[in-house]
Amino acid sequence: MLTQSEENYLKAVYSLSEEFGESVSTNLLADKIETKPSSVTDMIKKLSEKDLISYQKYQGCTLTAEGKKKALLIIRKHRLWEVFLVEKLKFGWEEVHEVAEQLEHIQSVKLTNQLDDFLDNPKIDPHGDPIPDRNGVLSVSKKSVSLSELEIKEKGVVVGVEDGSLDFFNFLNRYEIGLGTEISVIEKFSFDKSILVEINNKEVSFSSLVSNKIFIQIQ
Amino acid sequence: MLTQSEENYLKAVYSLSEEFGESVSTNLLADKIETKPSSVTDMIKKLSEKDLISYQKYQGCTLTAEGKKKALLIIRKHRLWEVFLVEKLKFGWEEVHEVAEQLEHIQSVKLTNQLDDFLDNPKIDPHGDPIPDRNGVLSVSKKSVSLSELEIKEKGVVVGVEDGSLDFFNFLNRYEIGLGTEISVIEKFSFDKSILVEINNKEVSFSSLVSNKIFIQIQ
DNA sequence: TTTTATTTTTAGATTTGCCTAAAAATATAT
DNA sequence: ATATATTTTTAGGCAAATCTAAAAATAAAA
Repeated sequence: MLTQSEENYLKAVYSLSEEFGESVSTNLLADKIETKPSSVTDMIKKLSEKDLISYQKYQGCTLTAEGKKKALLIIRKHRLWEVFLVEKLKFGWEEVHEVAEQLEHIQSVKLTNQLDDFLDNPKIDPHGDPIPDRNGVLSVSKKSVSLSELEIKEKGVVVGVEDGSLDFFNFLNRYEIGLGTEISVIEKFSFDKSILVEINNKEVSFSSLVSNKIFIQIQ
Repeated sequence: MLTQSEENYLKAVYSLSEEFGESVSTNLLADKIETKPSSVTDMIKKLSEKDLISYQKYQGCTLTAEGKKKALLIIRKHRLWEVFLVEKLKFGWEEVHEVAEQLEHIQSVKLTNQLDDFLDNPKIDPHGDPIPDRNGVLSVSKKSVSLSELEIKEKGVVVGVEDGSLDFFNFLNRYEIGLGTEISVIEKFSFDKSILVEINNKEVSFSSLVSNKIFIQIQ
């Protein structure tokens, strides 16, 4: 069993090597974890003893397959809890991170998987980040963005929506929008933040209320 | 801010002094926490420094008002999470304790109170124990038991039900059972675990399925 | 009321995760 | 290529929470 601190290191190595490529330097990790480089060296040694990280002195570190899986299962918990907080407990998406940082360390496979089911197996979290499955596998690998963040002429496919209400569901149905629907941006109006898009060969204008809730993966 | 360990000590002192009266001995605590008496002495000193426990050498310890409130707020979280696990995530009531032991340490007042609302402000947990309010106050102070645990001729009032389904709600309505309804036990049949009771001057027989879900406080 | 047993505390060690300060390795600049 | 700067590691320490073993206080028994 891993300590919270060990789990945080695995998560940090994972996200830094996603962002900057394979090998993660000691200083970069120290920054991320908000600790001193010497502490990082200590922990890296410990995790490499446990075969979760591979490491050679002065050369930075990488996750092993085992370490990567562990990291992804923690990230899975983090993101599922974020969905729970936003969808069920009415938190704002910008205030969930801190609480999810705590909840991600709860140890119970059953809890995580039941929560997943309870939330209807969401594929992305409230920030548009994909949620790994129960084996720690990311099927959708790229981060998605809300429709409102797309620029003119960009296009992509719908990978999720934020709101779970019946009203919103009906709204989406009316325009025949579902997972996989292609959307391209024709125009953006700054005066009211509305956006003109093409969907299924039709031009439609959406308010920012709507465009903030539709998640897109750019192609 | 308290560490998890400190929180566990407060909780233990609270429940032991409920069970055995005011002053809690070092050995008793050591047993409860599953640690050595010497470790308990150390921690008691620390908590008494923080004015959460009052303590004189060799004389056992008690919670201060502040310590008691802290303990009750932890117990509140524990019991709310138990309700969540049983009602929403379909855990059995006998398997929730371990997970709730972890969840009770999550620090976020907003989380706790939103969870409380999300669960419709339950008054008892799946074991029949009362849930303290957001100020750490127990309005119902006694533990309740399921109807099936009452003996012949015992009587009490309904303080809660376990199942949240509409079906069960309708069933209760049919017999005019609600919070505060008086029930007295006339007969118990061991061959099918059914129970014959008097409610509103009528005799009714319930299966064990039902009697396990109705919580009673004996008078 | 002594003696014996039990409980509780103290003293000193250990582990985990962090720290500072100095040394060693690597990278950058003149 | 040598000097300088940066990064990383080592060495030694500290606080939290635990432990064992021994001492001190309290309780029970002869």
